[in-house]
Amino acid sequence: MSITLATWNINSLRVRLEQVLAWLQEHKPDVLALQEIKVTDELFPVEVFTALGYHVAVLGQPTYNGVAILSRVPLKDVVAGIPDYDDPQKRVLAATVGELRVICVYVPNGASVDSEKYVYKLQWFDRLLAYVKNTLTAHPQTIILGDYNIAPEDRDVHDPVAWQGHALVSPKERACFEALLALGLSDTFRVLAPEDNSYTWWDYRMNGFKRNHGLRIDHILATPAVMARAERCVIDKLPRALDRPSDHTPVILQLSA
DNA sequence: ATGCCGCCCGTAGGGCGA
Repeated sequence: MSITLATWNINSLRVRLEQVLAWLQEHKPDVLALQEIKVTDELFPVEVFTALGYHVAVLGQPTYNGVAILSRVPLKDVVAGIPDYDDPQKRVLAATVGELRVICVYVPNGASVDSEKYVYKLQWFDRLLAYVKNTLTAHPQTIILGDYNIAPEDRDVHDPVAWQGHALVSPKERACFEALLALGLSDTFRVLAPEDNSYTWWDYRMNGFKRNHGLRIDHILATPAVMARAERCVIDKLPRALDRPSDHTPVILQLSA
């Protein structure tokens, strides 16, 4: 018996609903964290997930952002957003699943390094860091999964030279990611599947997927207590090859029970 | 590269993503 958790930026739940349902039925994860659902709480189709045996926590928003957590067991102590941070952008959702504290994150994109959005990204990440630090003191078994919009190293980038100077790979963003790891978290893919040039996102434009022009920006981070149970972390590239795909593809972590 | 593609809202085309 094992526990499987996954993360997937689906870039619109309404457009990708059938793909998500099919993926759930095939992989039967215990937990699926979704980002960029781009739907309000009211329009989130809770019932179709309930019918598949999933409990749902949603933090929705019209048009942009929005996150959700699906779980086979009831979600407890749900916390929407980062406490004491009045951010109109809905990017963080936490819940307890069995013994695991799960935080679903959709880190801001950052646009370009000279933009206001980049400033927001760095400030936002400081808030996330403080929140995670607090969470870890109370929950030794914590998993933080989602779209971090940061490629941690050059080996996570198809063309590091072309990306130099852009958001998602800048030294300041990479320092943010390192600061998370410095809290004691592990990048589960790097530890369990350390092959280079493995990506979770490919640009829609210029045949990015066919040419494997990708970035590894979706991550599952885990505390030492979780790592002791971690058996496997894989990127499932298949959904990216479907018709009308998300530009991201799922990352899956398997734990021993 | 002010480009490419796709989604949202809303019904044209700009905002946004990465």
